[in-house]
Amino acid sequence: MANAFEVLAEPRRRQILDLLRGGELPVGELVHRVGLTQPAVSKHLRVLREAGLVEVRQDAQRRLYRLRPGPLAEIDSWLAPYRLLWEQGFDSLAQHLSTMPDEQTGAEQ
Amino acid sequence: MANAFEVLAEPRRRQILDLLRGGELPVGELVHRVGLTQPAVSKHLRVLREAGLVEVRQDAQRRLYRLRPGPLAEIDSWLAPYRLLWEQGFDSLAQHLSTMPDEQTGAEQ
DNA sequence: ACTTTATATTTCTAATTGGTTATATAGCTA
DNA sequence: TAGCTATATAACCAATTAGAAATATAAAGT
Repeated sequence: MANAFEVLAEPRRRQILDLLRGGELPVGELVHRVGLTQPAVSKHLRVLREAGLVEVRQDAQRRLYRLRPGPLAEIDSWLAPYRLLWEQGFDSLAQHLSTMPDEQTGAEQ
Repeated sequence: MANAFEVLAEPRRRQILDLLRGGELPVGELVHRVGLTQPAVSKHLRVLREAGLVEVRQDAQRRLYRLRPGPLAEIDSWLAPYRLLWEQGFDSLAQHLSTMPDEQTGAEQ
């Protein structure tokens, strides 16, 4: 339903993913670390789950959430052509230089 | 006001940036290509401008918009630690293998 | 069975947002 | 100056959303 871009627009969801980079965590622990109410965290987890960014595993009453970085590749690949630009120091001013004869390829800033 | 993540959550704004990768364009041209009304496009352009993702230049009555990829670096750097994960074929199942002795480093899928 | 623990879901609300229509602004042209 | 062109802004609306509080579910412990 939601793609990775929309999901990551929410800072708390990025925070949750960051926390899960360290390994799987139960909901309660996430609640404690992000400082939201439990329902709020569960809601974010559902969004993350539906986007395929996390996975759950049950352990008694607890649910252990685990990171699934796969869908982030979509963002990465959208970003790819832009990465070239800023890596070359390409930004605003530099852009119209590309249409010039070509003497020095030196980056401006 | 808005960071790059929030700005990119909107597909039309990503589309506008994609169009500007080909060089600067006047608003009218963007309106034509994205198929929204002019005010809608101007609104998106304002958001992009305020996020530092585009820049305007005036040419008579027209405003030429130009890409400024710089702020996308924020996203790229947030993404960096995750990129390692999926590039290694790391996803869900593979994650708990990291805590194992270490024999074969072969990717699963 | 009852209680506690852990989590999900429901309901509600306030705020935000993408879009439209209408209007303003400003440069150009006749 | 009047009118046209290009764009921005304002006013408004419907839909979405993050969060809180309340409730449901379910597994464990007693």
